[in-house]
Amino acid sequence: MSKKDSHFDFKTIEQKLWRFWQEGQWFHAEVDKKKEPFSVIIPPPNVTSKLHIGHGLNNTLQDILVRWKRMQGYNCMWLPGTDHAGIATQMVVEKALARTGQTRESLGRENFFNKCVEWKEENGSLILDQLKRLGCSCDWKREAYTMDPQLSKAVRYVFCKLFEDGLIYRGERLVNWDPVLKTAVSDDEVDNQEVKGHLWHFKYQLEEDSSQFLVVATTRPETMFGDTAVAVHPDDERYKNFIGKNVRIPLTGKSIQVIADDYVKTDFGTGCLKITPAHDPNDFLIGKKHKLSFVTVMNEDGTMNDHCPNFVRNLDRFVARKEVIKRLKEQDLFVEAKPYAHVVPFSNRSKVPIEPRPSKQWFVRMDKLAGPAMQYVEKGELKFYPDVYKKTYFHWLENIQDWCISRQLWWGHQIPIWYCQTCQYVNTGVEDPSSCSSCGSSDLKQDEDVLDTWFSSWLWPLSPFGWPDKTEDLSYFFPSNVLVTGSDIIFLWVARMVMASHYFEQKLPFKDVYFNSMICDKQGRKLSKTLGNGIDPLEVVDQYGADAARYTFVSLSPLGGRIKMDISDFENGSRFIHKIWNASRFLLGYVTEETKEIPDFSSEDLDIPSRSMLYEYEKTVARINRSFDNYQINEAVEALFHFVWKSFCDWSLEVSKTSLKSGEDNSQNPVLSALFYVFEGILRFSSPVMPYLTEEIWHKLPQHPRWPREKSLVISLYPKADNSFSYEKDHKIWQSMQSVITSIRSVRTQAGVPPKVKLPGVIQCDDSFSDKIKSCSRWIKSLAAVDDLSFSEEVKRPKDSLLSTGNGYTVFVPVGQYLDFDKEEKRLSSECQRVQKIVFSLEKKLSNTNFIDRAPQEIVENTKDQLLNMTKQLETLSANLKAIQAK
RNA sequence: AGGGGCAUAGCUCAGCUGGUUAGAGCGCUGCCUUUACACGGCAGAAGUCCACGGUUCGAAUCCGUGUGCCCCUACCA
Repeated sequence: MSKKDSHFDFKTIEQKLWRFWQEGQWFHAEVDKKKEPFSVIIPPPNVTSKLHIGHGLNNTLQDILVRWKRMQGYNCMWLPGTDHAGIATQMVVEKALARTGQTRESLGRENFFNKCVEWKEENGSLILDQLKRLGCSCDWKREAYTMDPQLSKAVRYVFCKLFEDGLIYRGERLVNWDPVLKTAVSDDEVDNQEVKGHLWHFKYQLEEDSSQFLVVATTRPETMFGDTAVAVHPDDERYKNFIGKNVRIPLTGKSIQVIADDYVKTDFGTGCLKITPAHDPNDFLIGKKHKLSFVTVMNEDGTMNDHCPNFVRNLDRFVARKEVIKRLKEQDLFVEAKPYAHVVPFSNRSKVPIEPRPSKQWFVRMDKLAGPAMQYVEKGELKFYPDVYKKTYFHWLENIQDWCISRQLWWGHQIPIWYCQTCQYVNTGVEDPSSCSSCGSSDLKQDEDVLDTWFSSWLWPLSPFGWPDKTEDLSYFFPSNVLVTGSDIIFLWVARMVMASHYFEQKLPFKDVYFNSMICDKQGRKLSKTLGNGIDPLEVVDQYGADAARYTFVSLSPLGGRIKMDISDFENGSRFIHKIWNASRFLLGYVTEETKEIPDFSSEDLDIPSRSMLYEYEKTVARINRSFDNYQINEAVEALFHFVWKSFCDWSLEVSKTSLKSGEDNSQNPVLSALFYVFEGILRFSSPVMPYLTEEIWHKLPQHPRWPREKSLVISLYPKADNSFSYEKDHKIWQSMQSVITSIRSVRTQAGVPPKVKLPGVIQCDDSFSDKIKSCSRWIKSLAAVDDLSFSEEVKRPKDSLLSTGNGYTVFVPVGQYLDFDKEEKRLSSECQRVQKIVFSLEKKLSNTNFIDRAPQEIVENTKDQLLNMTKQLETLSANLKAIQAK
């Protein structure tokens, strides 16, 4: 064994083991009715995306759950795949085209679409390949894609079905219109920027009496030609008399009504709001509500159109604004202009302000779909982890709006609607129709728009299994067991999947939903490109290894919430990997290369520390499984860490040094057998979190009769707690001994005794305690550097000694030359104070008759015991303090 | 504005159905290169559990109120 081997060489091992796993095909699952399935569908990343830290966390969590279940014997299938990501992909391809001076318009729709297909074929698997580097045990043979023929078929089927069922309709809605590109852009392509403008106040005169008027406040005076009402709050005393009357639009004199709506804030502006339904999203809603007419006053390029008076017609909207203000001033209709900063939507492509514009869009009626989706959660059939997200889910579903599913893009599933050019009939079909089903004309024109990407995503739990066909895969793997995703897409995705699965299959798409945390930087800011605070997970894997990355992700991942992290946090993972690796080197040093098998241990051969270890091991196994069951993954990992490092390495391995003989074959020693048994258990329960490290070590271990042997650790039995080691009594004894050891060490350290110097120890305690100590003396001597242990019944301080009190004992260490009376006096007096405080509070508690009467008997007894114990300690401490002060 | 959440050691957080001498990791201090590991070991220091009220024999834990942060949704003419 050399120092060189103390580093786990993850780079070569990761490559080697990944190949090994692929060759073994252990991540692939076929329908097997004899085995219980456990299926997970990946939240499909965009084809355009590169693996970011959020993906890293999300997929590590899924992989851990899948690997854990796989080792429990489930037939696990984790379905990987990607999303065609309408806008993102279209933008990437357009950008690439721009470099060669082309545009999508110059290519034409069909060629552009093919360019997108090409781009996906070349680049679309990047992110999935990156997941492999993290060690994700997806069923890679089943990779799916939302634009695959079968999945596209599902999309069409769903559209047609919902259309036939009357749940899809066409309606008017405002889109984000880019007047430069003359196209609608999606919400994602809009940047909201704050602009310093003005709030313009001007008069709308009453039709019946021009001496009376309302003053409206607006940031966009040029849209006034599209006004179809002025709104005030119904309770606003100032304007009550105006409600129902008509006012005139300035400069044109067109008459519009004054309406009442509680949307209007009385304390903002003047309390009078001009309503321009065709140019403002809120006005649009008010317009719909009050059945106002919609007047579009601009052309597609943002110039004023024929609905406007001559003096602004064909002027650009911002030039028109100046002209309007000028004329208002001239006609004495202008009141004032207050400086006002407000948020304006800008197109992130052309960088000009968006002009809302009414247009025909397709919608899904959501009210009927929402009810059942809520019921599943209400009844507890669908569980959210953490539970709080129920509130968010309900809040959205209770206030659900219809879903606009059409997008003005070229990349995506084109809407399967064909308008008959002859009779105007609206045709639909899973297959492209060749003729109008109403008049038989072949002059059909397909709707230009494509479907929202989420319209294929909401079918993701179904479509990769061949749905709507009734396939074997579908009936076996659907519904999946758990969805792991971010809480930001609870509406966009989670709720909609529930709706689709219920509507089409009357089933839930998954049983549990686990919302993973959001990763932020140390200041709590979202990681983003613009802030430059991103962490590249692949860089982390390169630097620290996949296991360290995985361990760190989940150790920091509470249920929900946020994780504040930076790259240095991965050092923790790296250190833990290193620790386990070295523990394996230690253990393997006690057997020879030829040791293929290690004999079993029997209960009566086990010493107290071994029994305590087995007991704690089993408790840990129980805790890990319980935590995984509840998706408390960081708790499972914490339990694992604590047992491995603090119990196993710091105590069990240290203790074993007194029983094992270095440089020899110890395979017949039951202590070693128990250690190997537990260590293999550690590898097994750590395998889902750190698959590479554990697999690598596992192959080196001699076989233990208590563990069945498989070809790979990834398909080996996961430990379960079955009360094989009910050594609670021994464990309690050993805990007391650990406490004695710590007390001695503490005393020695405070006296400054060098670790190599052995000193005797005198322990004052009762007989039963001294029996325990005698049975453990060899370990106490070794771990606390004690050369001789003796016992005394009385509280008498051996010469030149320091003491420490504990539960049921006092240890004296004669430190001789190292004794420093001043230091010791200080230490004892502060100890006295500490214990005194506890004694006081316990006495106070017990002198309260209410406490004695009302608190449970057990608590009272406990408190009494505590008091007794602490009083004893206090006596010892103060007696010794006095003695030292007398000197 | 509406909805949700958080406030515990210098930092990140545990503390689940009230009873612990309030914990962990990182960081910090001291000692130690003892052949698994210095990416280590041992021993330490460090907390008016945000504030104020209430319920209770007993509150970090339950209930009000206030303060301060954060997230989501919608954005105000």
